Parts: sequence; C-alpha cells; structure tokens
Amino acid sequence: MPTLHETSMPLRHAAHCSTCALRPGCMPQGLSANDTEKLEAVIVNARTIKRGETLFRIGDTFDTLYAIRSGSIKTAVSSANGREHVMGLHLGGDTLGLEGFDEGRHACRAVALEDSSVCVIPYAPFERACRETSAIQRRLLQLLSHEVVRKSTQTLILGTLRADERVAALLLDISSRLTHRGYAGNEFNLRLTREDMGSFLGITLETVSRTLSRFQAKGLLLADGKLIHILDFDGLRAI
Amino acid sequence: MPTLHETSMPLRHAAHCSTCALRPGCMPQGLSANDTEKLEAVIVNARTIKRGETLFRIGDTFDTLYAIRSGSIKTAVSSANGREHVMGLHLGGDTLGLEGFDEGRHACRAVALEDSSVCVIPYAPFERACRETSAIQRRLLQLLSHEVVRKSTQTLILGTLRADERVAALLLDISSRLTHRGYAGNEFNLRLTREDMGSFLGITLETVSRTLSRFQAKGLLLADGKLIHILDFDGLRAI
DNA sequence: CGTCACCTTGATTCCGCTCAAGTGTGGTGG
DNA sequence: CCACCACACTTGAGCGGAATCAAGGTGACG
Repeated sequence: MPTLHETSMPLRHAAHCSTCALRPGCMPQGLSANDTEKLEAVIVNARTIKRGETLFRIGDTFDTLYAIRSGSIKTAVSSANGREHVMGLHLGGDTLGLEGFDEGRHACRAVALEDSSVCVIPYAPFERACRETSAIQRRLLQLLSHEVVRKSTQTLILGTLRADERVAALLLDISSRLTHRGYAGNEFNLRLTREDMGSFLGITLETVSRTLSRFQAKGLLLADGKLIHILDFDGLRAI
Repeated sequence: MPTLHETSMPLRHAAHCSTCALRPGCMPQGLSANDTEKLEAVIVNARTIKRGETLFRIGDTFDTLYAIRSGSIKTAVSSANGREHVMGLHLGGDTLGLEGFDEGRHACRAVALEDSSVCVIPYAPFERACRETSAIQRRLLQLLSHEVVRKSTQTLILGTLRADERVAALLLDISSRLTHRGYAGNEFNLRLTREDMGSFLGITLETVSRTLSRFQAKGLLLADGKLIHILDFDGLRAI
C-alpha cells in the first residue's frame, strides 16, 4: 500500500475515467463489458485544473458531470453574510455536480485544492445511456442517494458533536475514504486550510488549530501544517 | 386561501397520488396524459398512519417510495450516544424514502407527527417507468437532487447560524413551503415538539422555548404551544 | 382526579468565539 | 540572491451564547 503525501497521485487501477467514479469496485450491480463500452462512449475527455481554479460556479448551467481522477476539490456556497462556507471535500473517485439537477443550475462552486484532473461527462448523452441501461441508471441513482446520505451525516455532525468531536470525525472520514481507495489512511496531506476545515465543520479556524494541537499533545496524531499523521485511531474514535 | 390549523387537511387539487409528489405544478418538464397514465399504473394504493406510527425503520429493505398526501412526517436517526436526532420535517406533497437507494436499506426512520395518509409507490415498477419515460426519469432525478440541495441548506444553517437565526429560518421555511402548497403561511400548527425542533436545529429544547418567547415579546409572532402565528415576516428575516 | 408528557423560566457553568499578538513560509520583484 | 510581503498557522486572554441543572406550570387522557 503506497504512502500518500501527494493526493494528486493517480488512482490505483485508474487507467480510464470509467474506472474512477463508475469503476466496478463501486458498482454493486456490476456492468457488463457491453455496458462499460456504452458508458465510455459518453465520456468525452479529461480536463486538468490547477490549484485554486474553479471547475464550475454557482448559477452555471448544469450540463456536465465531473468525476475526479486525481487531486482534491472543495465545494462551497456563499452564506447570507457573503462569507464562503465549505460544503464538501471531494477526493479522487468522487463525482461532482449532481446537485445541479434540481434547478438546472449548479448550487455550489467547485474549486481545486491542488492541481487535479477530472473526467468531463456531458449530461445529455449520459441521461440517454441511463435509460438504455438499467445498471447505469441504478448507478446514477445510487450516486445521488449516496450524496443525500453523506449530507445527512454532515448535518448530524454539525447538529450533535462538539468541536473536538467534529475535527476527529473529519480526520477519520478522510482516512477511511483514502483507505477505501487503496491509499494508506494513517498519513495524508489535507489540502484544506484551517479556515476551510473550520468552515466545513461549523467552527472557527482558531478552534481547529487548537484542537489539532491538543490531539498532538495527547499523542493521537502528528500535525505538521497540512500533513496529518494519525497515530491512535481508537483514541480518535473515542473522542 | 384557507387558513391552516390542521395540516392534515387534504392538499388542494390532490385528488390522486400522482398529483401529490409528482403533480404537474412541481414538474417543469410536464407529463403528457399518456405519461401520467403510465405513472398512475405504478402507484398501488394509499395508506393511512396514525400519529406516532412508523412508516419505515432504519435498516428496512428499500423497496418502496412514499408520497405524503396529507399530514406531516418526521425523519430521524440515532446518533452515536443513542439519542434520536431529527433529520427532516416532511409535509404534504413531499416524497419520502429516497435515501434508501444508496445501501438498499433505509438510512432513517419515518414517524407520523399526526394522523397522515401517504401514497405507496413500489420501487421496482417505478424504476421501469423511469426507463420507459424520460420525463418520469427526470422527475425522479430532480427529486433526489432537490433532496441534496435541501440537506445542504440544513447543513449551512447548522454550520453558520446562531440559535435565534436557526429558529427563524425553520419557521420561515415551513411558512414558505405551506404558501407554496396553497395554504396560508402566516398561521400553522407545527407538530414537532420543542425537543424535536431543537434536535432538528442542533440546539436544546430550552433554547427553542426561550427563543420563541423572545420572538413573541418582540411582537414577531404569537406562539401558543404548537400553534404558530407569524406577525412580522420582515422582522423574522432580519434576525 | 391523578399521571404523564410537554412546555416555560431561572440560575449557573462552560465551550467556543472574538480579538490580539507573534511565528513561520512561499512567492515576487528589485 | 535576498528583502519584502502576503498568507497561513499558532497561542493567549477575556467574553458571551447556549448548555446544563433545576423548579414549577399546563393540558390531555385514562
């Protein structure tokens, strides 16, 4: 298992887009060779975006889905007072843009946290493929439903946990997602700033910083800026 | 416009289930008479549940969608410490159960807040209808996407607002949804207990109670137990 | 008519915010 | 190549908003 300092490293087995967001490992129903072929015909090309660049903005017409091949991307909205609020952290293998179905326009903006590459999936032919192939349709519905469940989890975190529990939950979630993708989950480069983390967790950047320092003092992890090394998983879970 | 004390009043124009969750007013693309016929063939029957009864539980096999015809239903999960956390408040016209796609099992429990009636939509034939009719498929995707957006809004509320702002946001949201459904939005019977409201908003029941009292003292609303009468919308929005 | 669930209000405590100061560190231009 | 600057991060002090603990009050229902 490779150690991960650079999340921009391409995914293991990620030779093609269809093996990213829609790769067999993530698809319970499984796609036949024929279905996979149909799916690949829909995906036009890859696109790279540099750190800080925007993939789509709030209000942009929804006509494209994105699957992250490598790198990491944050989604954010502007809250009432005009301040940015981070809504999601998306890693390689995640699908982006699903919220756009609702109004036909994107409801958040997506910004690359590091140089990243994504698969561009024009929606119209994809929708057609869904109607032709029930496995693809189920996969899409599952992706959307999974998004609902993830948002619910985040809502639960913000509604019930204290600051240190929120930070622990974020670190364990990222760790678990990296592990699930074949990376080492105990050491990773978290590209979010302390302010982004705080915004995502509903706490201030100072509280994030203090909490990480306290975790380090307790021997739960090593935090050197954005580089996180988890030492005691059970300790983190017990927070 | 009818005044609403009893949210269990049947929806205006709600002669049939298809006019609930899937009624033309909510469907930008519109369904032809033929499509509507296909859709109605899928919906088996209505079901009534009494206050406090459970529509589905966490872990139940996902094989059914529900559309609320009348009444109101809360969805909830159990958080880490075993305490219940309210995740959603659903009124007439809302669709329930969409989160079940992800794992094939329901991720939350749905409990009636008052005597209610729902349309029962077996999922398997519904999925088939989606593949045959693109308008129905789009409607389903839109429902799911809308759920994602709603969850995001709730996440934003829990992540950025103070206690009084959260209470105001909840009241304005309910008011707006009732108005959109053809009811008076200024006076309604909120079936959630103070504890449910607090759980939903990530605050304690005491804070909810105090906040409502303060709002009343300011002349923003009248709160007589569960009966809420909003007097000053702009004042509430300005909180 | 007693019980129970729900609601209100008060007193006190404490977690996390705000304000503030100081320390790297990477990027830029002279 | 180095000085400078902007940005991100850390840490401290003090304050305030919401939680907690506690004590009634009210209404529904058997």
